[in-house]
Amino acid sequence: MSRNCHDPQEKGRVCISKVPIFNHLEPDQMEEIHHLTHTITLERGDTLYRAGETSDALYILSTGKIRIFRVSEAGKERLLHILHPGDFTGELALFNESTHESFAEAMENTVICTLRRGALQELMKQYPAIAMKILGEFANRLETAEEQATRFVTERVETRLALYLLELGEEGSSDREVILPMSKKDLASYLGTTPETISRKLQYLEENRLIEQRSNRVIRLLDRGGLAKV
Amino acid sequence: MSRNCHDPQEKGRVCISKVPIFNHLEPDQMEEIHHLTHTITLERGDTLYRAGETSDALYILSTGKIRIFRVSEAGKERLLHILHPGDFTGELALFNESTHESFAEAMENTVICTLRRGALQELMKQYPAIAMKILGEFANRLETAEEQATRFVTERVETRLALYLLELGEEGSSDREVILPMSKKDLASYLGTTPETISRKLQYLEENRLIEQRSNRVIRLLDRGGLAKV
DNA sequence: CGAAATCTTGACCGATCTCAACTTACGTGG
DNA sequence: CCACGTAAGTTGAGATCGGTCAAGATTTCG
Repeated sequence: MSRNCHDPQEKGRVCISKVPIFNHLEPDQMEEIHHLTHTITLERGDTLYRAGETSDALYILSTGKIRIFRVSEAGKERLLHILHPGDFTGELALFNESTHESFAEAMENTVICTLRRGALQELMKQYPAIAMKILGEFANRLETAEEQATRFVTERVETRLALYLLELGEEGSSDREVILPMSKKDLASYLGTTPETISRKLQYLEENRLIEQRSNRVIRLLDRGGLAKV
Repeated sequence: MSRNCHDPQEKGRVCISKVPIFNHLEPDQMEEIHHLTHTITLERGDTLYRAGETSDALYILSTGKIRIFRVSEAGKERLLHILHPGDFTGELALFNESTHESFAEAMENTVICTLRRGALQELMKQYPAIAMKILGEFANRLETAEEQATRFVTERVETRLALYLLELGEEGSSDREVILPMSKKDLASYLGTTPETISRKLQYLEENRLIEQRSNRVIRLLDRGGLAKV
């Protein structure tokens, strides 16, 4: 556990205030919500939930990173997304009355706030804006999932990789250097390919002067226009 | 327009009562909602919305079928899903404040009820159960989208096709005969492949005594166990 | 610092896409 | 209601992207 904070409750309070779905509320309302949550801490490699389990809680990430992935009928993994502080998960099992279809695993030491179904429903009744925020978040995820699915079957790995790098580059990092937020193995899984192919395609992009691999996790985008056309 | 009903308003009323997100309401509440809607009719081939357009309405399908599809960066189409009476769409542009990313096109003559953003928000405030229903629906779609994306990159076309047929077969159709709800061209697009490959894979499944193609749109499942193992 | 995981590079193979020609199905209008 | 034309579906041959297996290099983390 972090040296900066011995009290998970404290982390929890920080957590709520950072979550987009709650950040429009007044401080005293946040405090009220905070009292409804429980705090969980996980260590690197721990599992938060696994496919097939039932659940009735929304998990809000306060510190750390969580890998959300699926396992196909054939036993292959696919990384769906990585949660960062302020993100939430568990919503599927929460709203559609069924079991988890994916796995959630801590990538590092992690603090999580949980909010039980009943409590969340009460909150949504009391503050309709919360429901709207969650709907907005769902809409974004749905949008992303459908776009990804479409890219998987319409674009080549090269293109998917280039688009991914461009999207990474959009968020800040003024110097057109992007930092991969995950291992290349995970990146391969996320982009629906293999580490070998990622390695080769990055090399290909580099040979074509579109990028420069500065280190394992750092890539400089040399030609955004060119990347967009790959 | 159908001979059975000259009045689109009438269609609209029918529509509301069939929509899962409203069907827990009392008749007089439905009447109230009905007054908030406008009715649109489309002919086969007409476009309801296209990618890039903004929108502030939820569209609820009363009669007909609507094809929802995306177009990739490279210009290839992918069919996301087909709306049937009672289904709704338009939610992405509605909840995330951005533009449509997909296209909606009537596959036959179609009647649609629209509900404007403001009206929907009022309804959700007044009847929190509506928000919960929409959340449940979103959760299901997200679930489906993520599963599809995963299958695209982890399963072969053969397997995706077999799983699709099995899922079709689950819903009723006692006689283990399934009726394809779309053309094979659309099916190919939906499953992320080409018509040629669909044709060949169906043939392959037939040669292996797993299915029997009775007509263009009708397939008999001969061996569900076998299909599941493809 | 060392073991284990990640990453890279090479060679090979196979699933599926593409292009092309032909056949079949269907909806549109006479 | 039928005929016609366009769209959908089928079949074949060829090309290729990217997955698999294997071995070696490098990084990461305890």
